[in-house]
Amino acid sequence: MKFLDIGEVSAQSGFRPSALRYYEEAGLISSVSRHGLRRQFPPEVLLQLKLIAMGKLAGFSLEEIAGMFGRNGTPDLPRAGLHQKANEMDRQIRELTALRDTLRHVAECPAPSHIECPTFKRLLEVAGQRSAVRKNITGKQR
Amino acid sequence: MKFLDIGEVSAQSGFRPSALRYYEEAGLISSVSRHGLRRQFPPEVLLQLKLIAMGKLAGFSLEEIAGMFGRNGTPDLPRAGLHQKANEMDRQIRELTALRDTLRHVAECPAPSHIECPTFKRLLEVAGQRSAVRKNITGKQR
DNA sequence: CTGCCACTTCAAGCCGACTTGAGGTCAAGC
DNA sequence: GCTTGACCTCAAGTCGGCTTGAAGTGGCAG
Repeated sequence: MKFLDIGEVSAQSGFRPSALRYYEEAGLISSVSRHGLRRQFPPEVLLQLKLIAMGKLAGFSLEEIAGMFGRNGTPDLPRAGLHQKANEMDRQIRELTALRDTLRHVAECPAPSHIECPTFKRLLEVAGQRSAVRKNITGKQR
Repeated sequence: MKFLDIGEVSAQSGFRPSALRYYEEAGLISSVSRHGLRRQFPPEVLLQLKLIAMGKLAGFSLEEIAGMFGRNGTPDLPRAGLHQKANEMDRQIRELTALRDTLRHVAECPAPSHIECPTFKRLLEVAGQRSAVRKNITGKQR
């Protein structure tokens, strides 16, 4: 079996060795053995790292990512938990879309005051939903 | 004119006073005057804060958010810059969608090995695009 | 006039996510 | 057998984004 040195994993994943060690420490990935001192990573780690990269891009903390895909790379969470995460992401996608549309809008709209503009108001609605949700999230903000 | 004390802004926006001071310091919002020592915020600040909240949720740094919507609340960037941001967000939305679908998939898929599964492969494609992009972002990671 | 209490400033602290640096190990090639 | 270079550990540092705490101020209700 060909295992990977940290350097190869780094080269193929784009994460720095220091980050990979940090992730291992944090339990997001794991090396299977040592060759001398050197960690030996199984090839699957590359897949895991792709998932981690996506999770990060999606704005999840390492802890949350670890919660989604256990150290085995595929999730060990109860289905309900995964569905809940997915639902949260739906909300986030809607928000992101609204913000994107808002950016496009203000880039184009020649209206003197955006506050009058229907597109801007649509944004406000979405933001409004958000502030309701925010209450739930507040504990996290603390 | 009724201006708002920081406490009212806090209550209505969900941001803590300390965060609001921090944002003012950072140039994201601004108070118009003082009543004694107390900052007086114009009501528009609530709109700005909604935009800030969305931007944060979208994973932008405060600096980036400040770049999108100048301290006046509506953007003062060149149109091209806004469009570019919007395009970046498109990419991010696609990724987020892929991750969400992946979560839903693994929650349902009874396949013994996900690596065999077409849905999982679709994810890998998106992640693949990502790693190309990652090169550009790498400077930031440094 | 006196509290009170919501505000103020400023410095320091904290958390997440890494990076950096010093000093050490060790398998492989010459 | 020796060197080399990629790895190792561990502690400390960095950066963004706030929070916390101490000490002070000042408008307004009683």
